[in-house]
Amino acid sequence: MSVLNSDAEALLRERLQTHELRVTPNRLSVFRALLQSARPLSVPELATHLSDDGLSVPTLYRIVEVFSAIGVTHPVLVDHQSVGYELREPFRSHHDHLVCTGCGRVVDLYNCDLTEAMAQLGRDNQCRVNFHQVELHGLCADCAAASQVGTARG
Amino acid sequence: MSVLNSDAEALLRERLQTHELRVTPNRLSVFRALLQSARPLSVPELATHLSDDGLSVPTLYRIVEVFSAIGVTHPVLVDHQSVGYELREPFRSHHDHLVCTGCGRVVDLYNCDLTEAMAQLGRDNQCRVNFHQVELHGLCADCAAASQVGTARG
DNA sequence: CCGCACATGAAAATAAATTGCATGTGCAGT
DNA sequence: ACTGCACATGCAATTTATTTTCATGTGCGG
Repeated sequence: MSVLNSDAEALLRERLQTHELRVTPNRLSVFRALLQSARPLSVPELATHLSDDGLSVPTLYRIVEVFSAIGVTHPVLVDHQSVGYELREPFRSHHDHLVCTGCGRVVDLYNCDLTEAMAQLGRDNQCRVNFHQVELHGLCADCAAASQVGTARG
Repeated sequence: MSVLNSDAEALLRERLQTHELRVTPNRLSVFRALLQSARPLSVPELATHLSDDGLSVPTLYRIVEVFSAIGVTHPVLVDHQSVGYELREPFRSHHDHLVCTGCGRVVDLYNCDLTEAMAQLGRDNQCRVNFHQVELHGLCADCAAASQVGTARG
C-alpha cells in the first residue's frame, strides 16, 4: 500500500478538513472498511460490513459521495453491473483492473506504466488528465494458462 | 464509424446466429438505438427511447445482457453512478472516455494508441488481453482552456 | 463550554432490477 | 409453405437499490 495504515487516517482527516468537512466516526468506519477490503465495495456491501456499527444506508450513500467528491475514493464497475467504491492514491497505490472473461474474477494490475501514455492522450485532445482508470478484459493468468492445455500452439 | 450502418445489422445477425440466438425485432430496435446514440445508454434511457416500440423493461435488461455476453456491447460507468451500454468494435470504433471534472461531460477520445501498452501490461501479468477501456478524469479541452484565463502561467 | 452548521437516522417515497409464468414467435426441419 | 419446439417476450409482482424529507444529534470553532 502507499501509506502506512496508521498514517492513512491522519491523511483522511487532513483531506476532509481541507474541504471543510467534518471527521466523524461514520466516515472513519467507511474509510477503514475500504482500507481493509481487497476489492471495491458497493453501498449494499458496505451496509452489510458495517451493520454492527449501525450506519444507516442513506448515510453510506452520502459518505461515498463525499469521498468521491474529494478524491478519497472513486467508483468502479464491478461484475459488469454494479458500482463499487475503492480508495484512490495515496490511500491505495494506483492500479488497474483485469476482468477475466474466463472466471469472472477482477484482478488488480499494479505494474502499470501507462501514465505517460495517458498524458499524451490528454495532450492530443487538449485535455488535462489527472487520473486514469483502465479496465482490461481478457483471461487472467490462471485462465490463460488453463486455456493452453490441449492447445497445440495457442 | 467502423462499419456502414447498412452492414451493421447484417453483422449483428451473424453475431447472434453464431451464438445460436435469434434475430428479433426487439433486439434490432435496441441495436439501432445504440447505433444512433452518441453516448452510452442505460436501461431506463433505452426504455424511454423505445417506449413507442413497446419494449418491456425486463426485455431490455435481457437484451443488453445478451449483447454484452456476445461482445456486441459493453457496460460503462456513466455519471460516476449508473451503468450504460455502448456498442463495441466493429459496430463502433474503439474509443476511450474523458470524464470532465469541470463540466461533467463525457468526451470520447478516438486517437487512442494504447493497444500496445495494454498488450504489454497483459504480458507483464501473464494475462491475455482482448479489450481495454480507459476512463480518464480531468478537464476537457473547453474547461482546460477556460481555466487558463486569469492564470499567469498554468 | 456554547452554539451553529454540518452530519445522521428513521421512515417513506421513488426508481431500478429481477423473477415467474403464460403467451408469442423465429427458424429449423419437413 | 407449414409445423413444432425452444427461445424470446410481456405482464405482473417482488425484491433491491437509491433518494428525499425532516427532526435530532454532534463535531469543532470561538
